[in-house]
Amino acid sequence: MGVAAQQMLQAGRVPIIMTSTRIPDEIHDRCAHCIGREHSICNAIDDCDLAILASESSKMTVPDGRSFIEEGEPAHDFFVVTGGRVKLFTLLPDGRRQITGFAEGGDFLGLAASTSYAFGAEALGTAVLCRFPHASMQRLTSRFPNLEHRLRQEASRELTLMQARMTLLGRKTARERLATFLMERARLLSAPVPEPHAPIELDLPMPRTDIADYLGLTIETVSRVLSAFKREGLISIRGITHITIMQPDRIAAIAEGLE
Amino acid sequence: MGVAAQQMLQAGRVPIIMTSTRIPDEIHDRCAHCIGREHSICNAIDDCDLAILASESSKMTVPDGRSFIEEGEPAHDFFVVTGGRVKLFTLLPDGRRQITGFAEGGDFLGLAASTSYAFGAEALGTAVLCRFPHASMQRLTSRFPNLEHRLRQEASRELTLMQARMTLLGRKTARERLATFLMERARLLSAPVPEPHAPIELDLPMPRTDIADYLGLTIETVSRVLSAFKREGLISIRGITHITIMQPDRIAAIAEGLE
DNA sequence: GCCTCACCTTGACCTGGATCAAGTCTGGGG
DNA sequence: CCCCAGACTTGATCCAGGTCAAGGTGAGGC
Repeated sequence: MGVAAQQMLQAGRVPIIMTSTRIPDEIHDRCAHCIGREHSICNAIDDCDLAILASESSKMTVPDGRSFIEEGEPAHDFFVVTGGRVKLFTLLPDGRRQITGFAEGGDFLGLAASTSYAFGAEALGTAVLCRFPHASMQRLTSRFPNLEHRLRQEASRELTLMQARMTLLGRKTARERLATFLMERARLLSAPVPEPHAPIELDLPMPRTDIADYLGLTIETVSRVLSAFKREGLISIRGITHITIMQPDRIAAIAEGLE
Repeated sequence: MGVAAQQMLQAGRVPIIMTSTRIPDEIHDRCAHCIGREHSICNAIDDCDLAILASESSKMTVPDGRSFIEEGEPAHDFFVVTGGRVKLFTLLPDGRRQITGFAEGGDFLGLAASTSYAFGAEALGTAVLCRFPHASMQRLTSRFPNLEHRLRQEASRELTLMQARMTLLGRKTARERLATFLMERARLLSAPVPEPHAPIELDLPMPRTDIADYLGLTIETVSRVLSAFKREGLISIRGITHITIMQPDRIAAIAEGLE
């Protein structure tokens, strides 16, 4: 292990592995087979221009728990999550935390920033990111005007989600929050109506603390409400992360405050 | 009064006055002297092209309490608030309401929508709006590519604000919420540091109910906390709407959870 | 296999803010 | 000038969810 890496470990910091690809073919492939190509802003660019896209970006691997965006720091980069998961949050001076979102494969990060980031971000498990410096993004948008439109779309999508989350945080009960959370997770797996009443298997990759900070609750309340749902036969819990929604229609009703 | 207008009143609906300007000079003037020209997305367009901007938009006057965007309805228009004030909100089926923001002169509305609006909007006092149908906006952005960038900026600004609001709703106490709200209002009047300790006079144009629904509290709690602030000499209240922040530094500290 | 530590669950109790119920103030109309 | 309605304030009480304090559990290391 190199001296620099040792020093970082001693300082309690794990190094971020930065891969800089140089060979054009490899560059093209990196973007061609990336999940961002399917779902994220990268689909605003034609196949033939992928090399340009790749040359303006770099791949990063972030180890579990490592933070890679500090709230309030000058915002230099955008990111696309290409593997693993990430949590986004804001902090109050005394340490209270609000998780403002979880991001995974294909999600775009960095729009909520003017000159400095309005949020912090940290890997939830090992995460792989694609980084776009602001200057690169500017070159890309001026070359591919369509990309700017795509960025706006992404921002609109995010705004729509936040609108719903504000209602959750401001007006829903603990039961309603957990039910909403479970349905949100369920919607991530299967896009359209799967089967109206079929059980939905979920894997919650985040610890209870994170769920609590996401829903504006305490870890105890999250635990209690999940136990109550289980007792009522609405969900079943096997292992900490593995939850099955047994009665999706009823959970959905609770989420909307109808029960 | 015309028959149509009478029918609308009988149905409990007040007609929205729609002004369609036809004379080119007048059109140019409408945009040239508009507050949106200074602060909103309209400043992405050069003086010489203002007639185009005006021809793609129309002025609307909305009377107090009248709603002009229904949550969940198909999204056909963007709006710029050019006069008065507006409140944005989402509803739960049982009537619980979360006000997601107040908008005033220069603010842009409609980004939080994909095919349908993610929020409702209603005039707070008489409001004047400039309406841009989506098709018009599309023509404008393809003619003035800079405008698309401006829209993204606007979305980013909005996202940054929402980030802070989620922390407020998820993690702050009632005192902290009210203090944050007061500082937010103060920041609207004077951009930079006015005087560190000078009192700040505010005029709150919205009823307590709206403040409560904005902060995720009840009207009684809003009232009690404001009374407590007054008792502690942090603010003074004259009339319902007129509040003076006597100790801005302490209110600011409370807002951040430091007191 | 079993130890251990980190994470989760459960229980007992407390409290901030909601709810319920009177007052009180204000401004517009007669 | 007084009356009235709507909006705000204040007080009494309640309760959802927070806090504090033990237990349980299961995945990785020895």
